[in-house]
Amino acid sequence: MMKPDHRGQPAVPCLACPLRMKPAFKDKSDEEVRFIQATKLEHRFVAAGTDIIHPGQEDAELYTLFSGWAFRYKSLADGRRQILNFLLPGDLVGLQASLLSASAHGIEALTDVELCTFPRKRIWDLFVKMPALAYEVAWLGSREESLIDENLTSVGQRNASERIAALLISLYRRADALGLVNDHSFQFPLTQQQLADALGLSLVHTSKTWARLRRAGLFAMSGGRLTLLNPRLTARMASLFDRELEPRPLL
Amino acid sequence: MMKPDHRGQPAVPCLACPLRMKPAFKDKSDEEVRFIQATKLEHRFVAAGTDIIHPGQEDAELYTLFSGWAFRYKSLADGRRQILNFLLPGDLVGLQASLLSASAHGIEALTDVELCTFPRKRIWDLFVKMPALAYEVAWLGSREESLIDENLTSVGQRNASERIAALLISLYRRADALGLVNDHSFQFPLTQQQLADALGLSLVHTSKTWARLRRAGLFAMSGGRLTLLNPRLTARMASLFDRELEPRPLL
DNA sequence: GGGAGAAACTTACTTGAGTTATTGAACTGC
DNA sequence: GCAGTTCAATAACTCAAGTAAGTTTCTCCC
Repeated sequence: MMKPDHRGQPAVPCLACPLRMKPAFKDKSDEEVRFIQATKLEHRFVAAGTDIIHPGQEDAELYTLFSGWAFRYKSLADGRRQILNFLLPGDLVGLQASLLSASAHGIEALTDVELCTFPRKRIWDLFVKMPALAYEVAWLGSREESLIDENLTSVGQRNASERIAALLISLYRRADALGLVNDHSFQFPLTQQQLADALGLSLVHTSKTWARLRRAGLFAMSGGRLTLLNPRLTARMASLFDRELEPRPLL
Repeated sequence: MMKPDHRGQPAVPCLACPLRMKPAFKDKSDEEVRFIQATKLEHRFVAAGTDIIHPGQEDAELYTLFSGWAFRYKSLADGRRQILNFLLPGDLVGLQASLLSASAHGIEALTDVELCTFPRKRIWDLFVKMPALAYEVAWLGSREESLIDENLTSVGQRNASERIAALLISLYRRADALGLVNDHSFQFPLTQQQLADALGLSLVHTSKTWARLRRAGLFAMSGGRLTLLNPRLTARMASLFDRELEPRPLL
């Protein structure tokens, strides 16, 4: 099912990182970027559907997602699964897993994925030598927590339509900040089962509600791309206030 | 409605902090504790039912909860509210709020509460001068995220009884680690409305399910104390695996 | 000790969401 | 070119959870 397409390609030098140019990310001093570049290992490729970090794994590395999508998830003994949040390019992957002794969750590649590896052994080094970067790691951790807070609020308080609206607008905004949105449309690689697992709804109810909102003209899908036809309305449906996404650090 | 009972009392010196003795917390070098003590301001008292940090607040300080319980919450425009997690003594209060530019959530005192204040202006100082403490701040942030992951999994995947069981066992274990459990019983200050907001259920359904589990002998309440009559069974009901709580840093 | 408010608890009823099962379309591999 | 998968869509039925509208029980304050 999987074909990592550039396996073995040499790592992109961080100073010339195409992600870093995007407006989603804060500027960094050359010294900091050089430190990052010196610390990182070669890129790692993971095929769609494969775990990047296994539940319970004890030696998880810290990554930055270079390309593709991933998600963090937690499973119950009987197979029920909750998708906790989605990871897009530039997001840290495995911060919690690399700080705590064992990962309480799994992280799976949603699409084929390319990762920059920041070895967990050197995280401590970063705290000692580069306090500004360490601060940004903590900042990124807090930002991730705030995304999960929003998801928890969705699943706990919003009904099926509102949950879908909230998820769509949140992914739309994040993709937009990365320059992945063209004419209100962006690559949308989720299956309905993954949607259901993220929304805390059954597959059937997700499918029904999804189809209803699509027919109502909220969005359209074709060729794996989703077009949000009315972002303002979508945000209103989710009773989600516009908060501007401020630029974030890229490690 | 509220009477902060020791207002004005001089701060307990951190080196003699009664919390620090508990097995829940890791040992720290004297140097680190002295740094903490030098940085902290006097204690702040907040009465039950009052916000410690307001939603949207931009200058939130960082605290350690010295005594009492609190919770983080997020509200929707129409008044629906999700309680994100509960805070017990020794937990950091307001890490996310003090790192990000504005707090995306509120934090409310559940009981009368006493807080040690770590001024947000000096967080940066801590990253520069005390990398070990900075690392522990990041660690505590990840630990909080992992608690929220668990709550999100509960609300998204478990039914009403399982959610109550999961909440009970989690609070029970945390209280136990702090030495607050006596003979399977501990102070339990939540109203049913707060329970409902945390579980993502309606007040009525919470009340019905709560009463059913109580009648079934899972727990008993009297005088504001809750007795977990069968912790093992409770954990099994929630299909929650026993993970030992490892000692955590206290700041 | 009695009145006012909260909080806890019930009852009766409705509905949103879950379950089970079928079908069809799109893609895979042999 | 057919068999095997995976994913999306829909129908029929059940049930967990929500809503509305109480009553009871505390607590605390005058």
